[in-house]
Amino acid sequence: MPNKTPPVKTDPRVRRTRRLLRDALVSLILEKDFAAISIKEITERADVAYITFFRHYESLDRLLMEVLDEGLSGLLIHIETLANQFETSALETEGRLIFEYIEQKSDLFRILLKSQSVIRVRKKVVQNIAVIFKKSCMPLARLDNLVTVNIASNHIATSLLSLIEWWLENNMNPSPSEMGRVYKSLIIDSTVGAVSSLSAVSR
Amino acid sequence: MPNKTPPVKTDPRVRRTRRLLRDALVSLILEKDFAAISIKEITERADVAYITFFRHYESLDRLLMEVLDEGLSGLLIHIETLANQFETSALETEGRLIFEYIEQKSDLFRILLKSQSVIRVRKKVVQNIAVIFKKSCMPLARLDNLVTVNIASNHIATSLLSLIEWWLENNMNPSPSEMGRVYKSLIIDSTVGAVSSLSAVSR
DNA sequence: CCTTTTTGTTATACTGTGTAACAATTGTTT
DNA sequence: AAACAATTGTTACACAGTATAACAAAAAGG
Repeated sequence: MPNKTPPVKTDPRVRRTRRLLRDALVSLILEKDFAAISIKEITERADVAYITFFRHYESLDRLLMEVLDEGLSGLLIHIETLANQFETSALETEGRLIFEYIEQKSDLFRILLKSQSVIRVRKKVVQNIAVIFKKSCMPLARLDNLVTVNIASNHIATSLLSLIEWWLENNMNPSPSEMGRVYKSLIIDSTVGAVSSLSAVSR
Repeated sequence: MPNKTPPVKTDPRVRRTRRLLRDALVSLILEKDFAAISIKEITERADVAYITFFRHYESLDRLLMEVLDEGLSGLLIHIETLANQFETSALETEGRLIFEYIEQKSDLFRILLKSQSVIRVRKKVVQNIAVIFKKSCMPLARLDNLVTVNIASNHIATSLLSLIEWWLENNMNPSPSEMGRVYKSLIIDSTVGAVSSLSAVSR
């Protein structure tokens, strides 16, 4: 049986080059608009030959994806444990943890915001989050309200992302614990209530 | 008193050229990805000299903005009348009207979706919608929950846009009247409930 | 009909993407 | 350590798209 991340060690030169390119992109995004960043600029900052970029990534988007995947995996773990909680108290705690996590890695999330010139990235993030919540919504689902579940999970995912964006744009101003409360009330409780009321009508 | 637009009649050639360019962009967006559209392509389809584009728009984004502003003004009117409703029955009717309006002009809204490679456009749309709702939320506002009002109006605006996007991606599948119900329950009622519960805590 | 404005034509500079050939360097194996 | 393999650097080039300039042609308005 072949392993998933197999015994084939990647060349240290390759790891080094890719890391240099990722770091260069990150530092550039923190300085200027993503749309204004060129491949040439990245390779120059990374101290790497121009052509080397194309030997590792087929486009600038791919590099951005790699950077974001790396950084978002931590957040998704938080969201996942949160989605599996049903106790009220635990929900508030987990909501707070999300915003504390973002606070710690705020640079990374500013990148996520800025790089959203590329909408595909946003859509991918939304889908990842929506899938997580859909799983934990499924128990409530009956045949006749599958659409409702789809709408609800999409609604939660997009709302959470929008709330995070709003928070970052407001310099992370209400504290994480307050944002945790807002999250629970405005997004989770609201959606759960709406879903049951919508189901009640179609019953 | 000088009027806003009227007495200075714009040259018919200018009106014609701008209309040709707008139409060309629309027809191209319906065919392919916005990011893959060049100015040269637009001018060729519009049967207009390449340089003429720059005599009217400083960038491709500006042209896109003009196209969307024109098309979205109708939707914003619907949303505005909706935001000023407080009767439950009227709210459902107005919610339905939104989605019926979108159904009628679905081509235009597919453009809005596709052209969101440019996130600035989306942000502008969100802000416009948020301002509308903020006005009608203000009566409920006290000093201590101004933040809550900001969050709430932003939440309503982004949620509505996300719901519209979801609906278009699902081929406008639940009927407009059902979407109107969903809108009322999932977005309006939920948010109102959440705001009052959040205010109650901080009281 | 004459003047003004807009548009078309042609040429040019510039930036960024993407590829190719070959040399130089670094990693791996025996 | 030597031989081999893989990666990276250098240089050159083709190509597409943006943006501007100068001048001729056409259309609008008094």
